[in-house]
Parts: sequence; structure tokens; C-alpha cells
Amino acid sequence: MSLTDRKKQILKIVVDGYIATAEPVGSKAIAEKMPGKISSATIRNELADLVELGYLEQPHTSAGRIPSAKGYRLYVNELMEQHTLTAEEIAAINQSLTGKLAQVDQVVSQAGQLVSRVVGYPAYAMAGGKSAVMPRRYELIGVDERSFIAVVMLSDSRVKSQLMSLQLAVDADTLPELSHLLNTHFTAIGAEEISLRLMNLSDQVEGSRFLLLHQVCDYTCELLQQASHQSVYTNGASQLLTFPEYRDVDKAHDLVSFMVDNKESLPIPAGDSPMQILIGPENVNDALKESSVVIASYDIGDNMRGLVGVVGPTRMDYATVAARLSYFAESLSRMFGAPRQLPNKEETNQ
Amino acid sequence: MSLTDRKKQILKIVVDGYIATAEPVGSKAIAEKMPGKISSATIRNELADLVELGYLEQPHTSAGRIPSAKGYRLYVNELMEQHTLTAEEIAAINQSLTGKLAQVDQVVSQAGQLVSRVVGYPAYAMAGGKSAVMPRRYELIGVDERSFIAVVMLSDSRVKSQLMSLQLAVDADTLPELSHLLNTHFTAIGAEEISLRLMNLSDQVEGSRFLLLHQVCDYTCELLQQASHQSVYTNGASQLLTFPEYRDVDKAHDLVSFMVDNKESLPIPAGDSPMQILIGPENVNDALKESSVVIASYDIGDNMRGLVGVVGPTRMDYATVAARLSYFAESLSRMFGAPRQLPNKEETNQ
DNA sequence: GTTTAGCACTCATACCTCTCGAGTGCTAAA
DNA sequence: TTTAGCACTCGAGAGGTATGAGTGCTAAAC
Repeated sequence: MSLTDRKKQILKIVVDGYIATAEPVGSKAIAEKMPGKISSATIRNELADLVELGYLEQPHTSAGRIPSAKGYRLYVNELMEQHTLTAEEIAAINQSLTGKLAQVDQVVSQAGQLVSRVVGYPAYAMAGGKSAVMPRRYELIGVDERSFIAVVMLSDSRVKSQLMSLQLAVDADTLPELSHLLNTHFTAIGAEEISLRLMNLSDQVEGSRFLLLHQVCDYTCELLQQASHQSVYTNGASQLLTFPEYRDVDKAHDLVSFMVDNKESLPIPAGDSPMQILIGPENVNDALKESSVVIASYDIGDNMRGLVGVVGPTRMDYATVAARLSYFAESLSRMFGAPRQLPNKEETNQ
Repeated sequence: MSLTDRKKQILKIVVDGYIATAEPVGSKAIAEKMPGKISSATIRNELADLVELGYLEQPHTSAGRIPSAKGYRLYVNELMEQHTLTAEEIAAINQSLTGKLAQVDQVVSQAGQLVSRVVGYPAYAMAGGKSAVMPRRYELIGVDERSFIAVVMLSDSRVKSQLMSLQLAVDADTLPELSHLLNTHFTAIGAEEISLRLMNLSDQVEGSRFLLLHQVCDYTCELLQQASHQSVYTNGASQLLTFPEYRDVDKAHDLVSFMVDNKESLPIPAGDSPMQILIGPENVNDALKESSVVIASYDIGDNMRGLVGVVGPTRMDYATVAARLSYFAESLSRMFGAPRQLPNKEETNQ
């Protein structure tokens, strides 16, 4: 007994129907949707086969059928129609992207927010991989005799700055000198190396200057740590509550609080395919075993990658979500590919 | 018929009981908790009075009593025992505060997060009022011939910076000159004034330089706008789902999505009391009519105020929440009062 | 006048049974 | 291989009943 075309067609109708209504789909309903006249009895035979093959499941004897994870998988891989975005959908996405993404730094978090809005499911976002971030350039700017601004540029072209205050006033030459010192000895190295070199300087540099250096180095280390420990942003988790599969408050709570408190464990794409779909039990994490995740990645300037994912019930509208998400990711890549002209390659510091 | 001491005592027992169990409290249960032996029949007479006075309600004839908003109000104002924090609670709060609040900028959002964790209810946070933010100091730092870093210090002592790129290379003198120009003409003014002055310069300044100025001014305006439009951070909204009053998914969804999508409408303190409690219908916003809010504010450096609020069912554990929240806010004020030495007063720029 | 015991009454909840109908599986005929 | 027919299954909902917590009221006791 094999998967004939008709079986596939029936499977597709079941998945489509279940996605739309969240109710088991019966043989009669299928018969009506099948092209050519076929009786419900025939459909029943086919359905029995599909259950035996593992593509469908039966909640109980006298109910219609619902897709199994295997069924969804086949649907996603072969059966589902490419959802072509309507003009309105494209307009909505473009609209949501215009002018919103000025700060490179905020791109990632905003992407998650926008996706959640655009696809109508909860979403999450994070910045993906690449080599470790390091300081690339320092600048110290005097404000008054008791405070100065530390500016640190990182290897991924982000610039961070903070006001710092001093116990003891320093004279005018100090800041430029220390800037130079930092730029010569404290760039292109990691956090441990920074502490190390700072220690070595402790007896070569006069006390109040050393304190100042210490402050800046601390700040830098903090930035590096922040950059290394991937931060994940989740958005719209409350939308889960609108799906009937999460009417059970406990289930909903499990998933919502997983998305909020345990973001770090949300799935990241395995290979380097631009889009990936994880269906129910295909998810490693228990909390997601009854949900599906669609992940897409996009390029941000400076060979970084961003990642946006969408979470929903296994009964997710894969076709639409996939289409919107991939258009969204492509748009982002495009926006950051050409028009942004950031200094394109590493340039040794100072 | 007036509020005798015994009636108050009974009211207190009802509120305490209802807070603890979320179930109507019956006369027998009350009788057991009353000091001195009083029969349940007597209690029933008193309860009937309390209902008539509007302090209690009866879900239906044969159920126990639950507090009305008026009842909670009396409880909060007079009856509730000051919850004195245990050593563990204090330790937990202190612990959560240590070393977490380095960046003035992140204080507000982190405060919300910490409060939510510390008090065990959903929380929100925002930075409060004070005069409009303005640019106070600029600095332009060359990176290479095609890019530079713009550093803008705002009147509230926050420092922001971003990498910017240029179409045309500029020579070495340009950046310092333009920095000076910005510092002389573009500080201590609002966004509209910035655009205005920029326009006036359009024919006095050579093209590529003007473009550069334009970039910086745009960035500044963006910062100002960002600062003016109060941002509200919410945390732990999912914790609502653990309360029986939000077992009804629709109710839960209403409130959760209100907290997430409509944060701006969350209540802000009316007077300048350090702590405020809004009970059920006392809230202006419909979505909060069946919930209570506890708000506290604290001082951040530079005469700014931060605000943290806690949201929960009317049956909230006011005593504990209030105690923890106020300790938390006091700690924050203390941390930012003395030990932080930011430049203490406005100092006219350059 | 206040308190108490006693008792009939109320109502939400849980549980049972029954009915209804959608949907099935199987069989036998086309 | 397909179809009609039919008995069967099972969930959902309606209706009915028992249970028990809790009440209000009355009349007696303090």
C-alpha cells in the first residue's frame, strides 16, 4: 500500500481543513472538496490507509482525522501550495519596515516585533553567530574636570558610550594620552586578555589614571560579555492565547513562560538554509513538542546574521507564515545588503 | 449601624482569607479564626451588616463572602498588617540589585524585570517626567575617511553614539570644526529648533559638510523623540496565568495583551506619594477594572524619577507586595542618591 | 440588647444518564 | 475498485439528582 496521488490529495485536504478550523476532518467533508465525484466510503478507505501509514491520526474512533507530525511534514515538503503574497501583504510588510530600522543595534529586537505583527504569531529574534566581538577603538572625551565620556567601538561596528565620573580631577593631557594607550594595547582582544593587560599596567601607571583605565576596561568587558551572551527577544507571546489549542491555561502558561523565561532554548536553524520549519515532536525542547516553529535568517551589515522565528500550534498556517517570513527576511537582507554602507571590512585599529 | 471594631476584625479575616485562597469565606471559618469564642451565627449577623455597608459581596445566596473594592480599600488603608520583610526577602532583593544596574540607561527596564521577579507579580516600569530632554554636547570622531562616530550627550546625562558613513571623504579638519559648530549652535534646544537652525545653515555650509551635519541632526532628533515618547517596559505578564481569576483564557488574554500592546495606558501615580495602590474599579482603564495595581517611584540620578508598577488580581497580597515594592524602590533611590556621583547639576555646555 | 442553637432553605458543583449526531468500519453488491 | 447501506462508537450537550457548604431567620438564653 503506497502513497498514491489521490492519497496525497486527501492528505492535503485534511491538513488544509484542520489548519483552518482546528476540528477533525470527516470523510464527507473531504468528498465534497475532492475534484470528480468520489463517495465518502471510498474516502474512508483511503483515510484508513493514511492512518496506517502514519500520516493521519484519529482522536477517537468516531471522529474525523487530524494530521500527524509526519503528515504535516509531507504537507510542508510537497503538498502545500506556495502562498504568493498579495499586494496588500507586501505593502503591509514594506510599510512596517520603512524607516523603522535606523539603529543597527535595534534591528534584531525590532525584527522580532515586526514579524510577530506581520505574520500574526508570536515571534522571537536574535543575532546569529560569527566570530567573537572585540573592542576596536576607544575614545575618551572630557566633559568637566570630574567626568568624561568613554566611547568604545566594537569589531562589529557597534558603538557604545557611557558617561563616567572620577574621584580626582585629571588634567587636560590625560584623556588623550589614555585614549592612545587604550587604542594601542587594548584593542582586538577578549575580556580575559583585557583584565590581564590591565593588571600588568597597574604599577606602570599612576593611581588616578589607573583607576580611570580600570573604569573603561570594566565597561568594555561588560559590553563584550553582553555581546557574547546572545540575547533573545520574544514578542507577542500573548497571541498564543487566541488559539484554541491553548485554551487550556496550563498549556498556554507552559509555552508562554517558556518563551519568556527560557528564550535561550528556542531553536536556532541547523544548517544554513534560509528558512526552516520544525514540526511538533521534531523540536528538541519538550515545551515545544506540541507546537511548530518557523525560522528564517537574514544578513545584517558586517557579516552578521539575524534570526527571526515564529512559534505557533502544529496546526500553523505554514504556507502563509513561510511566505511572509521569507519575504520579510529577504527584505531585511536587501536593506542591509546594498543601501547601508558601513565600513565594509575590518580595518586595524588606531 | 456602624463599623465596630469587631466588624473590622471580621472584614480583615475575610480579606486575608480570600487573598490566600481565592474562595469565598464562610461564617464558620471566620468564627474559628476569631479570638474569643463567638458563634458562627453571630458572625453571620455581622457579615450581613458588612454586606449592607458595602464592604463585602456575596457571589450568590449560599456562598461565603468576598471583599468588595471598598472592602479592599479599607483593608489597605487601615486593616492590613505591615508586612515586615524577612531577612531572606531582604537578602533576595539586595541580591537581585547587586551589580545589575551599571548602565543608567537600562535601570528602568531592569527595574521592571527585577520587581516582577521579586514580588512575583507581573510588573511594568517607565521613566518619569521632568523637563524635556535636549542635546548638551556633541563629539564627532573620525574612524576612517568614509565614516565617523557621532556622540551625543543629552541633558539627562545619557550618552548615545552611532557610527555614520559618508558619501564623500572629508579632510582632517572638518570633524573638529563641525563638532564645534554643533556645540555652539545645536545644544540646549528641542527637535524643531534643530531642524530650523539646520535649514538656516544650508547655504552657509558647503554641501558635503552640510550632509554630515544633517545626519547628526537627524540622529539627535531621533534620540530626542525617543526620549520624549515615554517608553514603558512590561515584564512577567505570563505570571497572570497562574492566578485562578485568570483561568478564563479570554480574561487573561485581555489583560496580558493590554499589558503588552497598550503599555502606555498603564497607570502612573497621581500625587507624589512614594507608593500608591489602585484597587479594581479605581482604575480608569477598563482592562484593569478587575485587577489591582501597586505603583512606586524612585529617584534616578539627575532629578529624574523612575516608576515601577505591579499588576495582579484585586485579591493581590497587598501587604507583601507593598512592603517589597517599597523596599525595592527605596533601595534604588539610595543606590542612585549617594553612591553614584554623576555630575550633579546642569552645567551649561561647552 | 446581644448572642447562640437550631432548622429550613439556597445554590454551585459533581455526577449520572440519556439523547443526538457526526463519523466510522465493515459487508455485500455494482 | 468503488459504492451504498447499516450497525456501531464516542463526544458533546441536556436534564436530573445528590451533596454539602453556607446562608437567613426565629426563638430561646445570656
